[in-house]
Amino acid sequence: MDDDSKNIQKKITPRAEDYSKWYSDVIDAADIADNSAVRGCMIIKPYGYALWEKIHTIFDEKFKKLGVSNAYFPLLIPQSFLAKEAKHVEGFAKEVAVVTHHRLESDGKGGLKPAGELSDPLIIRPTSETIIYDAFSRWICSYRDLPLLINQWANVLRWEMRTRPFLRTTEFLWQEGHTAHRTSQEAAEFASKIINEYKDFVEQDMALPVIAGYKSESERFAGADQTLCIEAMMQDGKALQAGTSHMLGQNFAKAFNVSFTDEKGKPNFAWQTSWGVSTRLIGALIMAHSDDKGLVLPPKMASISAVVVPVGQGTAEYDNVLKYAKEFAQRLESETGLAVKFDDRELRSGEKYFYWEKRGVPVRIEIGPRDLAKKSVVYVRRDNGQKSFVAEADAAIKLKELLADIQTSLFEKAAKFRKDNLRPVDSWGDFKQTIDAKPGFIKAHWCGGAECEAKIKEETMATIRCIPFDVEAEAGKCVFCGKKSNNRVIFAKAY
RNA sequence: CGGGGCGUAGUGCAACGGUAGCACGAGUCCUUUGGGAGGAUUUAAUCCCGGUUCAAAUCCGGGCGCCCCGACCA
Repeated sequence: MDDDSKNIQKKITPRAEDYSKWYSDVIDAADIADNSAVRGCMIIKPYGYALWEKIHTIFDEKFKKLGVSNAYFPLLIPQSFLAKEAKHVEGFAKEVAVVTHHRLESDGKGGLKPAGELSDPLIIRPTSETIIYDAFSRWICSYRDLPLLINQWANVLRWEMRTRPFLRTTEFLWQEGHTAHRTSQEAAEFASKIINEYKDFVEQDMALPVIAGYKSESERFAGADQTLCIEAMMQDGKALQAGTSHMLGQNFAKAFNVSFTDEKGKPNFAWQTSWGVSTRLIGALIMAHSDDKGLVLPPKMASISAVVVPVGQGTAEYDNVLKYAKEFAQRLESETGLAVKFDDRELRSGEKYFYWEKRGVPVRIEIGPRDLAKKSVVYVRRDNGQKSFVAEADAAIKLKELLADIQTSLFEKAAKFRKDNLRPVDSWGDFKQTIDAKPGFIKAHWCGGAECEAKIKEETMATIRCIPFDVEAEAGKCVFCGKKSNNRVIFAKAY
């Protein structure tokens, strides 16, 4: 009984059959997030927020290179704005929070009641197309004002029926980009540039392979002509949409009168795009790489690259070890330009190992009396636990090499997992059996019909995640109805 | 919004309608210290309102909250 309770509290073992429990265990263990008092909202703790800051920094740089400027628009949007684009309102109406009053007064029973009813209710942005394009309509007059490339970092709020930490919280942080262009082609090219940046980030920095492609019509953003997306496979085989870029056509331009005069003096509606990634990426990161011990951070995402743990407490030399380890950490930090943490807390060294493993720090550096004598230190990899002895003189080079290697191996491990769980299927019987029995994605032919798509979803819970950009032309028959199909698409159960 | 489950120290669990207990944590002291250490000692709890009863953590009604599973979704 003692052992059991010990295990329950200390172990954070993933259980494939109970993924969300495992997920929250990892989050708690790593001290990343917490529930808030508000339903479905989440408090992101400092260690978790550092991951968001990383994402923020990397994307700011990418966007800058594309000529995108940051700006900020109001949290509150007039309700009437939402109604202007028919499909958009249909998509978001059922999940917007509405502000109807502007003050509180006593209800005479010791409580408060809303007062000061607004004549025009405001909604809390679920996304900002409407209020941004209202501004665009005033900012854009001539073809010389185009392209207009804007991004905003913001919180948005969607009253979803069901929430999951990081993957779907009521309030979440994201960046939303909004652009206006002269031609359809230019807008389409921009939308695909963005999805490539997203893919690049998730694969290069988060070490997670994704499939980039088009959404089917039913999975498109409300109000878009085309949605491009990247889809990642989590460790339980489920799909997670990690980023989207929408080709909005002239739908919003017409609704909000985003128009310009062209070179010949003729009026035209602008062609627009919108695109975003959110704190969901942190969820993807946690779910993609974590193991029985907790988080595993790819080096490029880690706010602490390495942690120096002094060992040998209680020995005569420990004071020297502390002094040496501290200097070592400082020197390593300045030589590599990486964040190297020195952990001199009064805890047993074993406890510190577990502490930093839970938090996913890529490399642990152990320094004790024996190392002091040998002028070397011990590097321990978080991803596979491998230990290596490193001479003091090589410390900086070896750390950089090790981090690069961890980054690559994490990607390769995830890529192998995805490859092993991406299955071609050619008959409806196989499809149903495979989706039930085996985790992962299915590559199957699809006729392009919304009816087949809907019925497949109804019977199996699987949806079309995307029609990959790099799909090979291949004559085949729709896995559901048997009609002609020219290529395979990706099906999966999704978060 | 439908279906299911659960509310007891900070956390995880126990207690037939009859003295609320265990483990972990936290505090203090001693011994330890190259992978979550040991001993001593201290600390702290029945979600809210009502009912049944000599007696309620336990039974009943209502409320509130949380978790899981669906529908919806980044």
